[in-house]
Amino acid sequence: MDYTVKGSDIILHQPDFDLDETLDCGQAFRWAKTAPDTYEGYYLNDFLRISRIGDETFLLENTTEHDLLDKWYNYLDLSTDYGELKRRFSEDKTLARACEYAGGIRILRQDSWEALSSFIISQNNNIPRIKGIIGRLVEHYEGYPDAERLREETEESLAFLRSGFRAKYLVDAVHKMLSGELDLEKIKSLPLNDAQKELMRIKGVGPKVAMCALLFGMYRTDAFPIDVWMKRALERWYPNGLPECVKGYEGTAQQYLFHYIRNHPNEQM
DNA sequence: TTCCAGGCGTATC
DNA sequence: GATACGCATGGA
Repeated sequence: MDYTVKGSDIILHQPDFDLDETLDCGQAFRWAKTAPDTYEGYYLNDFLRISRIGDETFLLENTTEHDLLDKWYNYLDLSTDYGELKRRFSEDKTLARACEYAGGIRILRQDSWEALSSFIISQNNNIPRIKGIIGRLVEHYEGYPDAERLREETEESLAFLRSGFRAKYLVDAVHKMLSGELDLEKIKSLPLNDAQKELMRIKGVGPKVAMCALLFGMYRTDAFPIDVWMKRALERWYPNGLPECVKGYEGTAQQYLFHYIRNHPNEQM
């Protein structure tokens, strides 16, 4: 990692990193673009303002070296060589185009409970409204609430979220977390299909939400969420399955494909 | 007004 | 196991 400390800020040099493509691509819902090339958001309840200030150069304001090494290095997945991953993926013609189109995508290492609960809220919903619901959630609890803080909530008491039928799913997830029926730390290291099956014990968690929780909240890069967009991508480009070159990183490849097809809804091949 | 959104539970075959 | 339908809400 290439960085310098400058007063109370950090200057980070980082290739293969685009703020829009990473922070505003539907994998995390608590980042806001507050100025051109500037985002503000949170990992759990730790705030960060990050700006692109030059070619592959970023400013992390009010950030200590300790914050960087202890939190943001991990959250922004700075230990992964995305250049190398993109070279591997580019053996496949479609993925080559997708990586070319949005080469600055990274998979964030989000908190597992936040990712799980966020993607419960995401089902049959659109990204602006997901952000709205999660915005009301963090405002109400003055930060992202863990399961313990949601212990007493019911479908009715969560009406202020205006999350519709998803409120009861959230309540069920909280109960299964608190009772110990679900242990995200254990699930993290299970074989993919077993991990998915465990998460699907929660009402409202199906195959897709479970995969999103695994990919975005537990850094399981082998998890491959299939939503309406990926269904189209698979039918169009991979009717016989994914190429060998994505093995172990199906989820990372998925993120490039997701971004690409959403912005090229009519392109064939 | 109708359609749709990073799906899933339920009923039915 | 596959398929059809309803579901809360709000933006286009």
